[in-house]
Amino acid sequence: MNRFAEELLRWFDHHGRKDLPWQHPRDAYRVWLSEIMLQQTQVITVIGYFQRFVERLPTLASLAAADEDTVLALWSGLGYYRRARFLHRAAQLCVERHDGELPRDLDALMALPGIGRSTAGAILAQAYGLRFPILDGNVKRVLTRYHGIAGFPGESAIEKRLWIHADEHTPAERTADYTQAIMDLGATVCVRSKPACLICPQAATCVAHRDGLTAVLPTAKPGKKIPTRSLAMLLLRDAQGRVLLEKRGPQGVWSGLWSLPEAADVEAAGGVASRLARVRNADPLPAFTHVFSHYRLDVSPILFDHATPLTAVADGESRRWCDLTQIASLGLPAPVRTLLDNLPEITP
DNA sequence: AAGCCGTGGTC
DNA sequence: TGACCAAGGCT
Repeated sequence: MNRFAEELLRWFDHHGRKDLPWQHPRDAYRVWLSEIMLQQTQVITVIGYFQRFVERLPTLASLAAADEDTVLALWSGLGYYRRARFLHRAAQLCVERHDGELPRDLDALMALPGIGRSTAGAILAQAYGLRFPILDGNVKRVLTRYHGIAGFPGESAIEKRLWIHADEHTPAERTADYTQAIMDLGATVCVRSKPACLICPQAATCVAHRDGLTAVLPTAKPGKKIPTRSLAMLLLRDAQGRVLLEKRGPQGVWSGLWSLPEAADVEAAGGVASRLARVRNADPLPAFTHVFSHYRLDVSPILFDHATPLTAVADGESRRWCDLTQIASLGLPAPVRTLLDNLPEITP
């Protein structure tokens, strides 16, 4: 076994994370689910979502049989909701094509929606013990430092070099432990700012440590400023306290989630509202800003209390009047859920 | 290649 | 407080 892997596994035996919920029990479905949830998301955030998800949908078969609203409700608040829709579709594809199991084959895994090369490698290594490398954010950080590789790791030429190193270091023995170990090293020792080189098992042979480059590697993503958009969110509430929700389409942000009707701005809100219900008064609620990865959204919520539902508007498919109990079982964007959780009482 | 796609924490 | 960041993949 290569020296890098040996040192890493020795360190892992004493300091690695061995009590993560997807490690006990460690089956392919749970490994897969955890890997999807962990894309661009930290362990501490994922744990609660993972536990609720597997309690409700403990097997691949149960996920495949679930309806989309159930899956999105379990994902609600985690973000990147396309992951959940891909996960759901992939489970159904496994039932159709692979006898209800995740395939043990790299190409077959990567053919499933939401599974790229790194996630496929993680599943093969962790669930099946096969020798496949991974290259996630942790591994990129560790390897750019260890080998002293400058340049943004998202750039294809850099990424290609990193894959070669990732493959070279991955041992044929204890591949599952090694895969967990290199992620643990990145997450707990070789962290972005102020890495703990003093306790790092690779410090003796790490180029960045030797040359004092840990502060500048990995090379930061070239910065871009993001645009700002704005809209009004309409809270139509009837006498029973039910709120009108709309299911968003399959494209764009918050795809497939239930959200509030929208208008381009506050001035246009009254006209939109009157087409959805009979409304009496419009009360502006405190505006807020929600920040996405690629734009900033200024939201002006407007409460239309004592709204009267119009027939033929709420069809149950894409528009529903929902009480608080129903809302809890649907997937909502985080800021919309917060808004609904903090609505003022109905005024008589 | 570069933009799209969430959210909460950190400094 | 705003910019940056954290177990990516798809188009």
